[in-house]
Amino acid sequence: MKTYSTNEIYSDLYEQLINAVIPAGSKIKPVELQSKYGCSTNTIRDTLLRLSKIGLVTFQMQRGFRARETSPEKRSDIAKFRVLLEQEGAALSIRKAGLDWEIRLNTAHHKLSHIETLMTKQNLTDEHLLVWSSAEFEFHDALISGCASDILIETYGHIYAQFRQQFVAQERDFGSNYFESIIREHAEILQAALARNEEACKQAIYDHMKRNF
Amino acid sequence: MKTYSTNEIYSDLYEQLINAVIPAGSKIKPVELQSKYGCSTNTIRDTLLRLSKIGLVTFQMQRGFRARETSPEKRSDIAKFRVLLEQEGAALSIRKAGLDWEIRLNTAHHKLSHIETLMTKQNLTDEHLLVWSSAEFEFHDALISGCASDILIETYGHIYAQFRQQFVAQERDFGSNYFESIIREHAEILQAALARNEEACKQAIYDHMKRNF
DNA sequence: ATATATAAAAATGTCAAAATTTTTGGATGT
DNA sequence: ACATCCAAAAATTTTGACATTTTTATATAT
Repeated sequence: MKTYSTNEIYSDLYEQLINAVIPAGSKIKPVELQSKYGCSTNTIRDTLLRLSKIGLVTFQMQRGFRARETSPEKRSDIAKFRVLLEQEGAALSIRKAGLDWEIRLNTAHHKLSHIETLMTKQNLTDEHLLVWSSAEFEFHDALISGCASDILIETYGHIYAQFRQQFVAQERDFGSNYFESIIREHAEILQAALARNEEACKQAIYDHMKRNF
Repeated sequence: MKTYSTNEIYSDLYEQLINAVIPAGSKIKPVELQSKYGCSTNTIRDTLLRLSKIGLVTFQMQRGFRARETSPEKRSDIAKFRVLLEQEGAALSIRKAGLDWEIRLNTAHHKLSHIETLMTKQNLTDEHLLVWSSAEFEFHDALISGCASDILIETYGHIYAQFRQQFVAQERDFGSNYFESIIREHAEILQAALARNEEACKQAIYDHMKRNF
């Protein structure tokens, strides 16, 4: 039987929350996870407190932990907030960042579009989705990475994680043209960013997200 | 000797961090706080993990806790990010909120300006600053409270706390006209908000914060 | 039937000790 | 002087037991 280090417990729970294996809103009881991870309840508690920093887990004194709740309103809220942060991060990057940033962004986009192209052709496994999800984050993260605001980047990371958590259960129905749209949208964002066109880039970010409002 | 409940430990540490009694960047060792609060190191650890959610405390595996670091760049960063969130929250409130919001905002401003007027006339104790700080938060919080975005309000709360933490040590020198300026700026914000003038309100928020960039 | 009270069970929080890891300070060699 | 290695000390993490609080299930009364 596999044994888990504390960091592995963290990563494993992170992944389960991001992918709604632990469904949004559900109670998380340290005692129940104890046997799976082979550690004390306290270690689980510790890990859950750390996850609550990102916002994937909510915590209330004497009431324990839950996977953050979801609802149509919350999803819309988080999507709009994500747009706000990403537009600002992208605009600042366009204004301030140099060649390094362009290269990072280009690289991230290249990886992402490679995976996305595959996904239009093959039928999707959970493994594919995991890889895609992480590549998608890296692209959006690269986009804002030139903004020179640590706090914006840090906050965006949390919001992105919550976004995935809230939408992943929703999006089990990837229509055949779903990834084709996404590919186009990512290309639009990339193009506007590299052209240093702030307004076009903001618009492209908005267009990419508006289906989730 | 006073005994502390866990919530009191949390509040006490929160206050010490906000007021830089625990200086930004300094190490926080559970063992040293244990005797003061009369509890186990584990309870302190637990509390510090909860404070790291807000961002007042940073945590690294095997490296323990620190009060979040500060530097001119970080202060500028947090101030600018605060402007972004507050402008968005205020603009949304102006667009969407109703009479309730206006009343909340007015009430909060009334309290705040009462305290601020006192502070131009008396010499300042730490007690005054504590009361002021909390009233100032309530005003800014009221300003964005009509935005209908829980995640924005939650995030703003964290950023405001970090802002205080980073600037309080800096601002020990309240010039005699410091509060006179602040009073004017808060009045500007209030006025523009109640006039439902988005652009003026955004400008007033910017003007209020620009000394911190 | 609904509501309230109570007892049992479950979950959560706290603790002190043990295990692990990092940091510190000195000795050694280059 | 400077770096490297080692051992001791300190700090951090994990554990399992125990205390407290909340939840659940059952019984009683309105």
